[in-house]
Amino acid sequence: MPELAEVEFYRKRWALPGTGAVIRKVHVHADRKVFRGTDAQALQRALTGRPLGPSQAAAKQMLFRTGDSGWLGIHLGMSGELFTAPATLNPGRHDHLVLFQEEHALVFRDPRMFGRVLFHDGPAAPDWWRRIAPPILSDAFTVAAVTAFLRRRRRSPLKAVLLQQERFPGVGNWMADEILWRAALPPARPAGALTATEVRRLWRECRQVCRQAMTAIAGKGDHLPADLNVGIPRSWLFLHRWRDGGRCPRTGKPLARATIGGRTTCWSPARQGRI
DNA sequence: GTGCTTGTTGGCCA
DNA sequence: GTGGCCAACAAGCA
Repeated sequence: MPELAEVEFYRKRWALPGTGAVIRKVHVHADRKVFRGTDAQALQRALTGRPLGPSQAAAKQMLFRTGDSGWLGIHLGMSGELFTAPATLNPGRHDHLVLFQEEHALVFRDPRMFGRVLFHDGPAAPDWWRRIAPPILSDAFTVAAVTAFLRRRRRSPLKAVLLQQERFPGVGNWMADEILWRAALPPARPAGALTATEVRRLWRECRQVCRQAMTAIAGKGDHLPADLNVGIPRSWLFLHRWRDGGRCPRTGKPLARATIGGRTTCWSPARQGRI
């Protein structure tokens, strides 16, 4: 599920109540797939007794500092979520990592286990974190960079290109559809077929969707919305795209659904056209 | 039972 | 080496 703004939402769910408080006990399901490539027992030893430090979200990843040298990385995959529970929590089957503090239990739950937990001990942030592409909302995300990337992937459908994390970090299935719908571009069109005007429109809507999603879903500053999606306006494709029979919020015409770029894709033929 | 699923990766092929 | 496609991963839900 979680894309850019949702990842930030979940980060805040841990960070707002948990930052600064000591982790007294760490529960891990060490043999679970979410710990692939990570020594879960070493992670458990390293976190116990350390305070949860500052954290950040980037693309679909999160990084929590623990103590002076610990870096806890979390990717939520398809079905992962973070939440807090009372410190008396008894971890369930899918609660692969739980950090118990005095007041709360910080829970990472992931039924499908496509998510991932990483741990790095050292003075500097881990390599995988530093390799994440610069944010869409940064100055590095330029029209020229998007143009060059679309050209490189010129035979791929736009939908598939927007899902490439190396250029569109944090964009997932629904954000890609939202961006293309706003830019009035059909998801199946080959990336190399866009005019300069269309590329600029795509670039602009990438930034708009990211900016608005961050506010609507993750909230501003220390504000955390009560739940995902409560702040999303009806004017977005997002709230109409999931079920068959949905209608385009701009044209009122029926939405179409098909597999494009290997993923379920929803678009408005009346607004975006066919190819 | 069937057929989906908001993500990523590795293998295959051109 | 690069780009493009697809199956696999696992569990829950309709």
